[in-house]
Amino acid sequence: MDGRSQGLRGDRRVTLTEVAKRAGVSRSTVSFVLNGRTDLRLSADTFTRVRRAADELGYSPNATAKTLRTGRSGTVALVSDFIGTTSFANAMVRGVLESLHDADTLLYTVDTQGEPSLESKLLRSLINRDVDGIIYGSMFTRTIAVPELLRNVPFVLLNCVSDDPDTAAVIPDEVGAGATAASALLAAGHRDRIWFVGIFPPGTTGGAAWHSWSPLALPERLQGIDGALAAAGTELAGSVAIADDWDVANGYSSVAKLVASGATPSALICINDAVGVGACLALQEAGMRVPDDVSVMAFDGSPLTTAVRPTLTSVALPHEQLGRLAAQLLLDGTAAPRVHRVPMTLSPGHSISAPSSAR
Amino acid sequence: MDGRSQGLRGDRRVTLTEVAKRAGVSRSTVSFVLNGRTDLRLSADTFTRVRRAADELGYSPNATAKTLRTGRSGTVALVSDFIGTTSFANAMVRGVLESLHDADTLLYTVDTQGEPSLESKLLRSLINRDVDGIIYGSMFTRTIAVPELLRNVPFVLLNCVSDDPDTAAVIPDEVGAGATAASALLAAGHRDRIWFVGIFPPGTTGGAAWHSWSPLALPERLQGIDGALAAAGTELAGSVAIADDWDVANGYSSVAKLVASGATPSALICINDAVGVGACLALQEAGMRVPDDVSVMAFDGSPLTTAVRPTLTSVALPHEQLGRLAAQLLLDGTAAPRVHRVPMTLSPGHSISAPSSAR
DNA sequence: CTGAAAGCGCTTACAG
DNA sequence: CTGAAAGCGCTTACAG
Repeated sequence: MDGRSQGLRGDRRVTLTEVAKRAGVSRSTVSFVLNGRTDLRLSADTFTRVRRAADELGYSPNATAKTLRTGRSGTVALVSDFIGTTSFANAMVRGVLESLHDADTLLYTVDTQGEPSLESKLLRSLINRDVDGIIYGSMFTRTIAVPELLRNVPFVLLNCVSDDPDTAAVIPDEVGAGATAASALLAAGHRDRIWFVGIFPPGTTGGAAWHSWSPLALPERLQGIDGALAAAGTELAGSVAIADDWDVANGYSSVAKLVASGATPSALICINDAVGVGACLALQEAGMRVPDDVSVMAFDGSPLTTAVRPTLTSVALPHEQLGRLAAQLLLDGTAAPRVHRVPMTLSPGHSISAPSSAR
Repeated sequence: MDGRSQGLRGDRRVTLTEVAKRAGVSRSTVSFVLNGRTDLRLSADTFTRVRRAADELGYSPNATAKTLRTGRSGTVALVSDFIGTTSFANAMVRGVLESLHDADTLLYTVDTQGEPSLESKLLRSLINRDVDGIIYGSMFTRTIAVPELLRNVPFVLLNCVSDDPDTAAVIPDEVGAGATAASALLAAGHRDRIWFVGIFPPGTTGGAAWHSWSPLALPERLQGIDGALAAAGTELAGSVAIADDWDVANGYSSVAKLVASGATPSALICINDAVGVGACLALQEAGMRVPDDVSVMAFDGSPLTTAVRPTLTSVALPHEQLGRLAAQLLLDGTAAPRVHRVPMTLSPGHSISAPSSAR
């Protein structure tokens, strides 16, 4: 007695041998027919006999045996720090699943919590299971070092890039997003009193644990903003630092402080939606109307944008497209080994209008 | 030439046969040593020789071959309509992963979009891959019919229940949640002007597509609320219907209408956080302060609770615990075939206080 | 046009 | 105390 029966329940599984027996042909023939190999010309009669037998028995080939034989498993894995388990970012999973669906491929979801030892163990486990490829991702857009084990298998980076130029990677066009945000404000008539909310406190990239990951969103969005403003012959009036975390509470307190200091911004560009929501709440509590007195622009396009009145205008992260493209590149196998940038588009809300001075 | 090399890259994978050769023993012996079978007494010398050979070669057993032989794959699947790809609810994935981590088990994530034909295809595909079990879940807490294919494999229901009493299922204690919400308001001194926001429009369980799924949250939370109020000798002053969807915009418009109608609630219990946020916005826009004039209580404990001032008090869905428990029950194999209810706990915010009349 | 045989990399009774 | 052999369920050259 070996444990084989444990995975099953009720009826024994139908095997290729049984189909062959029922159809009165060899196992080879059944395999050829069921895999649609037309290069071998089988008689039409044999063909239909085999198909019928398979149907009648409800035969479905065992994928484990197939994998052992062919080396291909029809599975890929999404390995990341937290993508699979985090709100909102996990829209990337949706995109991945969409692409895989058409390719009849199953997905392992693996979150490593950013722990290298756990990551190694899980990568090894996946490779031992003959995954056809791995999508290696990060919740924050950042630069990562490609784990050695990953090189045993085809892979694509998702929402992160590596130093190695010969690596396929898919990330949002954060620079373009910054330009989009600034351009929208310029188009509305803003120019001289545009502030940015969300730089790291002076002298630190540290502070909160995740700061040490150096999210690319901050420098690249700023770069895009600076570029667009410079092209219009202007620049940011100032920047507000946020310590700890880009959340509602910190957005609120930072902007409350800004307003209390006597600053009179015509528009705020906030590093993300949570900070943008906090900014709106602080402005409104200080008696300033959004957008009549101050316009507010944010990034991410998360559900938080609908949680304020007026709703928040935001440049949306293309999570789903990122996932979809990464999976496509992996499946194609012919992915250009370069960084693929996915555009971020404006998600319209009601927090932007002409500056009050222009009214 | 057969396709075997395709899944690999660079070095060929080390096999058990090579370890045996290097250690100068048979493959059986290597297998026994590496699987720590102490019932067979091997000489200490053999033992260390094998271990050393395996280490030196960096041997890691091929899981596919192991699965084919033993019938156990060390994998389970989370099959649901949308859990893997939806914000917030996907905290269930986190819980599942936590439990699996300790058991050295990998997770397939599969979303069926609620399409039965896709579901069948995917279930079959998983069973063909010899998954050790399936967690079958739903994004909304509801009653489902167990798919026939699921019965080929051990399974546990997650966030849903079936008619079949002999089924292990894990769902939130929604009735208790209703009681918790009502009790918190009673404790704060509310009694006669407590309203509920979020019933279906009269005469429908339809309307929005998802209404036809009959989420258990509504009737069970109401049951808990009614019970707690009745025990205190009172009852709801009224209920407000919400059509389409339980979102911010609908919460806002429904409560705006309620207030405009001249109703003077002392507290609102909202079916979820989004509706609760909309309620707060509508109250504040009508010049009523939260919680000084009206207390607001919600359900879910989502990130939206932090997006309003004051922050929202909510009875939180225990997504992570649900996932963790479901996976544990599946792994144990000895899961009691019954419905396991996980308590929902109060997630404190600042939207509750004593009623204005009591001040 | 079709079958017999080898082999993927393991585990596990069975012999000695 | 350890090895030789069978077998999990497939695919695929190789013969005929």
